[in-house]
Amino acid sequence: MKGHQVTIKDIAKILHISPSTVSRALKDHPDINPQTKKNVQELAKKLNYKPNQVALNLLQKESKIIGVIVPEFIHYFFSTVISGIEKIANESGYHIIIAQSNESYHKEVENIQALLSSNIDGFIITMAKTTLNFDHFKNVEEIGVPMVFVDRSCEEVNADEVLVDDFDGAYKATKHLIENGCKNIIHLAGPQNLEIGVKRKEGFLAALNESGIDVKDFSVQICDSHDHALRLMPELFSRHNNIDGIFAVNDLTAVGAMKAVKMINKKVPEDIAISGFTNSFISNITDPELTTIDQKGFEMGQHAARMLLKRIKSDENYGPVTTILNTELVVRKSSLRKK
Amino acid sequence: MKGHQVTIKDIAKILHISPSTVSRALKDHPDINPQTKKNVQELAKKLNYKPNQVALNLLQKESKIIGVIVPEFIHYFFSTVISGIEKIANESGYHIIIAQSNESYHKEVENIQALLSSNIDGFIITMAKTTLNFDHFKNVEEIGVPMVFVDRSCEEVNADEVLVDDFDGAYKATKHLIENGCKNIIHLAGPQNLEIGVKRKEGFLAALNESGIDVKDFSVQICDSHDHALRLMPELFSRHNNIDGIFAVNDLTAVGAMKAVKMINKKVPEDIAISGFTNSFISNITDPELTTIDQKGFEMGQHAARMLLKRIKSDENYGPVTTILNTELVVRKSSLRKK
DNA sequence: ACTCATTTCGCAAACGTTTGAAATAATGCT
DNA sequence: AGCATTATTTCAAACGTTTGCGAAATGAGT
Repeated sequence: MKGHQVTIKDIAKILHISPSTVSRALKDHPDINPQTKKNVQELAKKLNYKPNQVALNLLQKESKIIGVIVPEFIHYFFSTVISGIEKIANESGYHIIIAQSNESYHKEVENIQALLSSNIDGFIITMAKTTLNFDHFKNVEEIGVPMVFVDRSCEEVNADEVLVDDFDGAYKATKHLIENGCKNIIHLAGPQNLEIGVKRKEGFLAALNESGIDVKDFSVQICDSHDHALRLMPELFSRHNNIDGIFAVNDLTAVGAMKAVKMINKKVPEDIAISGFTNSFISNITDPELTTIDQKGFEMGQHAARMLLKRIKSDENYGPVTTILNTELVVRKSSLRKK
Repeated sequence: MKGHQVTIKDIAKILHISPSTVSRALKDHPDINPQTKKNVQELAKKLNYKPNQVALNLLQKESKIIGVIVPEFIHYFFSTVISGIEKIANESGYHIIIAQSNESYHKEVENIQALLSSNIDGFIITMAKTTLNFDHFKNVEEIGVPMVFVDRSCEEVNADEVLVDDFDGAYKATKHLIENGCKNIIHLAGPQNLEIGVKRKEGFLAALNESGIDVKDFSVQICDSHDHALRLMPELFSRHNNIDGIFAVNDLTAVGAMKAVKMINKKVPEDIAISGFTNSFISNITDPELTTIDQKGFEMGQHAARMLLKRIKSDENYGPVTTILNTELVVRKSSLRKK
């Protein structure tokens, strides 16, 4: 049922000239008679001619489309990353095609294959958690399509990366809790097979050590979801009633912990101060509002897009670049005690 | 710097046969000698041949890509819509290319133009709030590219639509508050130039009328953001201290109202019961958790994708279809009183 | 041996665009 | 008038794939 976008051939036929003349006239080629140029350009405007990107793509091997593969864009963090990518991409006339892996290795492979055959100009990828084999990325590398990894590093592949300084973020959050008088802080940590889980834990421990606070056997709890925190914390509080600070690996877990604190009738931040990590949307919603570490999703996206575009436009083959962005401590009420 | 995806020509050259034979061999055409078929298919697999979608697109005017234009995909609701679209699209071998309008008419027009020249197979669109001229949509209609509008209706254009029953949703939420003993409910309403603003207000009023509760001059307040609620409510409470229920046009506004209630030391839901609208992510986060109306974003996306695919595949030109999905009342603690 | 049918394959055009090279037309110069 | 320039336009190939049609080769039937 599709109609018909106006083509160069249409214009050529109407003006009784050849397609090549029309093509050149449209791009102001000096070889073309000014009068012909005028005719062509006017008619093109009148008919609302738009060059067919697909034909251009086939000819020039350039689609002006970049493929973005993320685990799940429902997560606020990934939405912000994608927003950042889209902004920069659009500024350079690129569009983005988005696919989710749902953290599944197989879906990730499928997506890569499908987008490759659509002549994508490049990829921006956050790997799925379950990805342990990297052949699909190596394949992309061989074909020569540029790639940038975001948030999760892939050391097996020679590609650009944009990461965030997890260690330092965790360090800053913990330090902040200490400065607000916390002496007995626990860390709700992410899974230790993921880099972010490890790095954030290490930042936490480093801050404790630096302040001479000794680490107890229960100082680090593996717990990285809202519900898990709701289950874990009451029991933890009953065993250790002098906990006065919580640093959670992400905002959602912090929210769960906050609810648990209220359940035992203690006050945030007076009795127990809390910090999350991400600075997601919900940190403004909680009561009290949540202190957290801004993970700079939007900036990460922007950076990734810039790196990719640079790579796409360059024909020199410089080595892979890794950018590490700084996090920022965002202080809100959940950690602020009058001193 | 791009390398080279394997093409039909490559295979043809290696086997010393013509591209057309390769093409036919790959699709099991009866004209081809079984032995040749076998050779071709084996080599194709070995070289990891994938048909070039761009060439197919140019030839068949089918890109297997659908364009999605939403105001801002950072919003949870739109993320869920997009997720629903992606799921159905992928199942049929389609991919989605996403653009945001940021609620700007001009960006919307730009996006439509750009995606049109990429030979998109169809559009799924949520209009920007600022869109008052519909020529860009009419242009799409003329060219014959199918379109489905989601959440916000566009009456000026003959296109399929997926909407949600805002009136009924608002009615159900209000009714629920009444059943929980609220006698003096106010509605924080959306802007009255938007259909959802009007419909939800009307649903609210209908429920009051049906229960014989009289509507006061302050029963409806135009207020549709978290911050606005935080500013408005304290003042409203000081003038009317017997308010015992709040129905907000969206979850975020409900959260603002909830905070305000706490500020005047009243309890949710005992003193004031609250319902939002959307069932966004945050409704599980608030304390107490927020009763709300599920707006079925994921289902809307799925429906929209199915309608679009049907339209794309059909060559019969049936009239525009409007699907109205039912909302669902999700009861949580913010409205539940022991009876 | 000749015709006819069958099997198997290649040619060429098409999708819309760009671009080097060739062709044509128009002008200037002697 | 003849030739060389210059200005303007067209041709043809290319990108990767599909597909109608024709061609070549084989085999069977007479």
